[in-house]
Amino acid sequence: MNIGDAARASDVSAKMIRHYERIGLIRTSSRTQAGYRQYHERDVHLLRFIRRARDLGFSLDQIGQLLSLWDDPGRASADVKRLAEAHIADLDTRIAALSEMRTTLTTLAQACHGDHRPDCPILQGIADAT
Amino acid sequence: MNIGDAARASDVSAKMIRHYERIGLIRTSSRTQAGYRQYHERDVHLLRFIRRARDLGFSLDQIGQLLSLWDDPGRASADVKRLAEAHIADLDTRIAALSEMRTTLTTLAQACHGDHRPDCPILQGIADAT
DNA sequence: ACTTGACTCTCCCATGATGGTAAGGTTTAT
DNA sequence: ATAAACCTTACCATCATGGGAGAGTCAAGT
Repeated sequence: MNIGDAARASDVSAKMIRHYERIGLIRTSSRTQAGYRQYHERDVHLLRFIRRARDLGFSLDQIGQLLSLWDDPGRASADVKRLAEAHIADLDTRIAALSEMRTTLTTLAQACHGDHRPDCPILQGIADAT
Repeated sequence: MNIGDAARASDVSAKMIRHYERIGLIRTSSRTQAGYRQYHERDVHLLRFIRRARDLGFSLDQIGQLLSLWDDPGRASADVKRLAEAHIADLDTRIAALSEMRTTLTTLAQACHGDHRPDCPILQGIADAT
């Protein structure tokens, strides 16, 4: 399987597959004589894992750790759970930050009449925020 | 006022002030004979505006638009409101994406006993996600 | 006057994840 | 044989920010 097929099958772009290889997230694949990377079902499986972990917001660094655990038959599920919970906490932090922005901005926007007149509590609010 | 003072007063790093100047977000400041940038109260005011808009999650590009409106005495508040509401919609999208990740991951983590045993629904769930 | 420390200047590099493009080689199908 | 579709590497861009090097400047204390 060439990289394009692996990309289509895993929903990871060829560009990213090469990138993951270069940063050491995945092993270097075998090559044809012409230098084409060759992939197999298990590689696609791995790439799909990566893709889904990305969809869950894990960083490539965290995914690296997940992959070591995935590969390790003697892993403790507690280790995986710890990673996941740390990531949930991180998501919570980010959600809270965005929500706070949203709240503040919504309050400002509600106070703005939004017509042709120039006076606008949004700009005032940004300028004068405590 | 030198850049360091302006940075402290506005809570925008000197590094960023130079950057904002270079990308055209703020005007080039006057310089001393030695080439030191000189700032005044109104510059600090502007930088604080930028800082707060950043805190609300506006991109520098959006901030550029906000600044034009800020500077324009004949602006229509509707234009500002439109920008703000577009940004709120963007925040909503991002919050929803993160929340969905959080939900999925929490479900997986709850199913993981998190002990010394290797079997772990989190890794399974990532690998087998629909 | 001279040193010292704190400041400033520009320039280059790095982040994280991804995409684009260019210039060239390969494979496959017509 | 030729064209289409693919692959390769290498470089550049994004976005906002920080780090560091190497050199110049300024103010305060000796």
